[in-house]
Amino acid sequence: MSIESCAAKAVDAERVAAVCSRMPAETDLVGTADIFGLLADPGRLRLLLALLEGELCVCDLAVVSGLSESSTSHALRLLRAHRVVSVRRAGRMAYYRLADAHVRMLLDLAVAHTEHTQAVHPERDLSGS
Amino acid sequence: MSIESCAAKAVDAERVAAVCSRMPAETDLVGTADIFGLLADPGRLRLLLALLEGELCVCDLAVVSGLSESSTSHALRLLRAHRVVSVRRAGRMAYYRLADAHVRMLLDLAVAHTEHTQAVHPERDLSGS
DNA sequence: TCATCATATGAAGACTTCTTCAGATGCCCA
DNA sequence: TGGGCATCTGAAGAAGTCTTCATATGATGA
Repeated sequence: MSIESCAAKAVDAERVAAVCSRMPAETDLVGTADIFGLLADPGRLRLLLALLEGELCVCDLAVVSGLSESSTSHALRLLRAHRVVSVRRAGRMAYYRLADAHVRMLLDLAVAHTEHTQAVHPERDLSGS
Repeated sequence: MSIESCAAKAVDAERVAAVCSRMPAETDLVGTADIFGLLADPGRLRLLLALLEGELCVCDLAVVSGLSESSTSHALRLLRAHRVVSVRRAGRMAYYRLADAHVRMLLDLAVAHTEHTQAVHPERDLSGS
């Protein structure tokens, strides 16, 4: 959407125009949303967190993440397709590692925050304690 | 999953135990994945990016994000439920703003990276390398 | 008061996503 | 060469998500 048409029927036309002008291009936006989507599944998130410290083979990743080996493989395939992880094959084993510095940063940030967000947001829990 | 059972049938038992011991609790993990999930939709992402610079009313958010007003309202409802945004009501208008410093950081990081990741990630496809 | 406006909500349908099952591939070693 | 193992893959069903339409709420001003 162009800046002009953005501003057309806005309540605060000036701010709307400013915000529109800073809005990333559609392609970038969708790409970024995709990356967040990859991190939005607890299983995949566990896989990626496990890889923060170095490479692991598929069966170890399955154990660590609590996923079946098939699920693990599917998840890794998806992550590989998005170049978030890369593989090193050694015989019949496949060793995966994080391949995206961007994602690593997001993971680090997320971990740092889960560590002391607990005290700040104690209420997110559903089951009344 | 306990550290012991993690290590039980692992290929690299030591690393697996180490990784398991650092894995965040289920609750935190799911919470984090949820937050990433909120950022995983291009529409919601646009809404949140728009709010980076300050509050906006629903109709302006709809214009900026390219969503219908109904979609916008649904999305804001979801974000509100997760305490990612907060509302200020003035007459029949509702002004939303970012309410979560954690999410703001993730958004900043994402924006910073979309700005110059384009050249690094030309395209992605499904063929594993 | 009544019509209108900004926003909110519920329900329904189209579309994804995740997991599992069954089976395929390719490596290793006896 | 053949059996066993680690990994990969496709198909299918269940579950979830997003958008839209229709309608509701509550504020505003004629």
